Amino acid sequence: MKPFETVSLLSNQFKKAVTPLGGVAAFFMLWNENPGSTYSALLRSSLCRVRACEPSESLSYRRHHIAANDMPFAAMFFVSFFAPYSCISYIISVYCMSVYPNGGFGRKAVETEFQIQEVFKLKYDFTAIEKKWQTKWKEEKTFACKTGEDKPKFYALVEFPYPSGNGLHVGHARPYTAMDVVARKRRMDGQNVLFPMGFDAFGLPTENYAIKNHIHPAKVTEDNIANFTRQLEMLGYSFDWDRVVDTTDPNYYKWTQWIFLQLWKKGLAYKSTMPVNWCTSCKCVLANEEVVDGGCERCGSPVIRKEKSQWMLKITAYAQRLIDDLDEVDFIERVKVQQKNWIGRSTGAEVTFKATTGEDIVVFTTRPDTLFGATYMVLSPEHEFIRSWLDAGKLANADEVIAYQKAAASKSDLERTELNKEKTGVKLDGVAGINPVNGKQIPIFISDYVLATYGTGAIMAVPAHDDRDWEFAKKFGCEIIEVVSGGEDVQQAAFTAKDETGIMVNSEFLNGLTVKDAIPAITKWLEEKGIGQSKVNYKLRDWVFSRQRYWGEPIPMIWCDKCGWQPMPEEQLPLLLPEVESYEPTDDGESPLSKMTDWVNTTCPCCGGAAKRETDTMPQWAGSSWYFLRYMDNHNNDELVSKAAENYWGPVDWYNGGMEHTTLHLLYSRFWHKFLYDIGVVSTPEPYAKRTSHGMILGEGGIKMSKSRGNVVNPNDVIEEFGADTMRTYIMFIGDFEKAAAWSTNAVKGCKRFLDRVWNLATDQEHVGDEYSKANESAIHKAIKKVSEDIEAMKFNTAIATLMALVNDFYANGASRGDMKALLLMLSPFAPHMCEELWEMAGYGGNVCLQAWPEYDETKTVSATVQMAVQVSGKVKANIIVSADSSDEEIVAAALADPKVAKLAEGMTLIKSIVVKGKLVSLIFKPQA
RNA sequence: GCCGGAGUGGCGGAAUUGGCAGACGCCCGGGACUUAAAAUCCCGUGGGAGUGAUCCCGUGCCGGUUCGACCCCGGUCUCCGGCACCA
Repeated sequence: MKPFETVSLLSNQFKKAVTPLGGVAAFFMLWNENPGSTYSALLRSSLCRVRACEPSESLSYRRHHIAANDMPFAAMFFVSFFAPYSCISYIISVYCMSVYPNGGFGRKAVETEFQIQEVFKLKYDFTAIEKKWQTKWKEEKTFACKTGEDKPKFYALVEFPYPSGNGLHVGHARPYTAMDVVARKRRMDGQNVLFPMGFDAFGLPTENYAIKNHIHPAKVTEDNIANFTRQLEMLGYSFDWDRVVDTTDPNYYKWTQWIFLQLWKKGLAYKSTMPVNWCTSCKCVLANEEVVDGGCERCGSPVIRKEKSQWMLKITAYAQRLIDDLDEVDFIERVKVQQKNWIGRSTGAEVTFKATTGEDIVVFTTRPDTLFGATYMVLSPEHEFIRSWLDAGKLANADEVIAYQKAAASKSDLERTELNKEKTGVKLDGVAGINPVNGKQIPIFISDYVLATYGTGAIMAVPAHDDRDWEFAKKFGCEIIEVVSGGEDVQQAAFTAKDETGIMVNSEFLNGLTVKDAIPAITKWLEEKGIGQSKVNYKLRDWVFSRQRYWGEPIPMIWCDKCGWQPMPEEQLPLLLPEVESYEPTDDGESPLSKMTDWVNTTCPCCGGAAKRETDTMPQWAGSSWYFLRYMDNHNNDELVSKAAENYWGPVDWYNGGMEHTTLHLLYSRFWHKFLYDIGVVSTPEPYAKRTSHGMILGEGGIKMSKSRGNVVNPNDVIEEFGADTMRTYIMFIGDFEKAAAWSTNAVKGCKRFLDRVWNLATDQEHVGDEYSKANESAIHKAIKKVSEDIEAMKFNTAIATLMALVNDFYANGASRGDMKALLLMLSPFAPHMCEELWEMAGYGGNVCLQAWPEYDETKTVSATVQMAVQVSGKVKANIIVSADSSDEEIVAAALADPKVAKLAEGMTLIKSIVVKGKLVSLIFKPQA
């Protein structure tokens, strides 16, 4: 067989041969490099390497050349097979060069050498590169930070995930990547950055999964955390992994329980029997914040009201401070607004109406000015006086009243909201109210449009000036008296304007005043007469803190028949969750813990007698209300956080998280923090100096991602196909960070293409000169300015666009070593693995993530010459190029000299010219007389 | 109903003390290289008219201010998010 035939044969077999042979070769190479690796990891990596070497990947335009010269390559793989422990590429090149000094079959040696280099050239093998750097960062603890270092501190925080069995979602990747970019940039700015991660692991899904599969929730949690950790590591986040917290760790929840005991000691935790939100499916109490559209936030099942004895936290005591201190922090406006609306402060007055049976009925109103127009009263069906009137037999229509009460109680919140179009109610026969301003007797109704839980549970009704009262009055035939003039006929619609347009009428001493003036006047009058005073009310309710579930922090309280509720002694904390046989919630609404008689029965810490433990557990929001403090000092066994660590790191400088937590976690944690501030545990009144929020990631085409639609994007899949750097770059480039964005696989490919172009630019071309090249200098300075500002402003999409444009410039102009250095520094927060690899290959020294962030020179961001638009009568007609420091006169002269402008100026007189430096010049002509 | 946000090419989106609308990317079309495909590279790409230089139209809609408006003002429509009988 002639040599050429051999080659042909090999050529035909090339494609089939390359994979197994290459696989074997790569396997041994990797084995040699990583002696400790497992067999499967090596196998996997070698396949990736083969894929990266596969000629069709990006070198196909030379493939026929390769095919004609594939003898060296066949040889390469054979050699690698027989010489697995040596440096393969070295042997191959020496072997090929010596056997085929002229490049095989008549080709020039130089061409062959080039081809060999092409094939051997380091491909952008993201799988290997990412693994390499992740391992390195981990082993070298590159991102571990020290408390107290003499650098400006920067505490960047993202919301720790609930480690569900579904694993990490692209919805996590967006905020995490964003803050990772910021954290990496700030590190390069020379700051001491704390960027931690942890797990909010108590919660219902884990418990439900445990029930279904008969696995202990702790085991489920452990597995899920391991999975989440692996997934997070794959994304290359610069977390300080030594500071991980897990809310289900007894060393952690010991302090959650400790905080509860402090709240109890200060009277901010109390047990109360009250109607609570009860999820019919979870068989569990919900906080108001957890009820969405009358259903359970988690499962969507209907929520009904149920009387239960619950632990409550007095968040209402902090309502005013939670509003006021929003002025002290840098939260995005919509977060502030939503919190304020949720707390719902309203000012008005409490007024006492006498009942004909002698009781004082106190009502709350924001419109005391309309008191003369109050023609009836409404009590909520749950109002305490109704019970006493019924008991005393004061009500002639008792049956009707009782029936109404029952109907109201059995309605779910959903039904109550649905029915809000049509007002219902019952007039109380036998009792009336007396309007304190004029002594008039007015009827009293009960109606469920008055809520038991807001204000005093009773209102005075002014149908002429309130839409709801008007609607009710029309239906029940109550009198409508106008007391504020200026609107339309109040018999046709209520006039509710509260501004200067209304003048008081039919109101004796208030007549003639504006509403604005009447409010203080009547309030003063009420106070003098002792029948009312000004009053502030909040929509915010106290926080229902008990859950009848297993997988939560046990509430460390003990009930003694003799001594009442007693706190568990602090030195006995943590109160561990006991092992139980069944985690199933019970139908009677008691916690699964209540079945654990060994655990429940204890002794009273006060009198030593027999006592029982509280069997409810805390809600999921407990552990997350203070976790950011624990990161500062997570191994401390004696304190929640040491004074030194808290003083150094607190408060969190920048906290990014979802809008869905605005009235839940964010509000709760502000409340707890303020409490901890009051008792001297922390040194700042607010936990977070800055709060930003990201938009949701939607599925392809802008529809919501969901398992049922099958359009959920798994970050792992994206990483396997395109690499973590592409994933990171894409999720930052996807659109405006604050807005929702739809996933697009094509756009992911675009980002991969961008990174490929950077890689090829760095590895294909020769870069000479450590300075910025003349051609790119101004673009680089501009880019540094833009990228620096954009990262701080969370405009990641335009930061990446700037870098893409810079790479385009580098391709067009060529790039010096200095140019490339700047590019890698700026790109490194987004694509850290690739940048580390290229940084190392170029021999710049050290880790790119530990370099100083590049600086820009403002004067160099402007080019020497600028193009300016010339407008004639407001329309762009021409473009001129002038030097950047030209005077206005020179610019106008240059504009007039432009042939197109000159033509338009013929027979005209210039009457005005406006020069905007560096942008445009506007000329206004008028025809010559 | 109340509060907040947004309306810009085929798509995601750029551009603001009022200064060349559509950066950057995707899609699409054409070309180079391939037996071919993929990949890569180059060119084009808001709409319309014209062989062409060029001209006209264009930032939800109507009007105003201005040399000049996506941007400011008045009015109006639509969409998204949150809250919702809170007295």
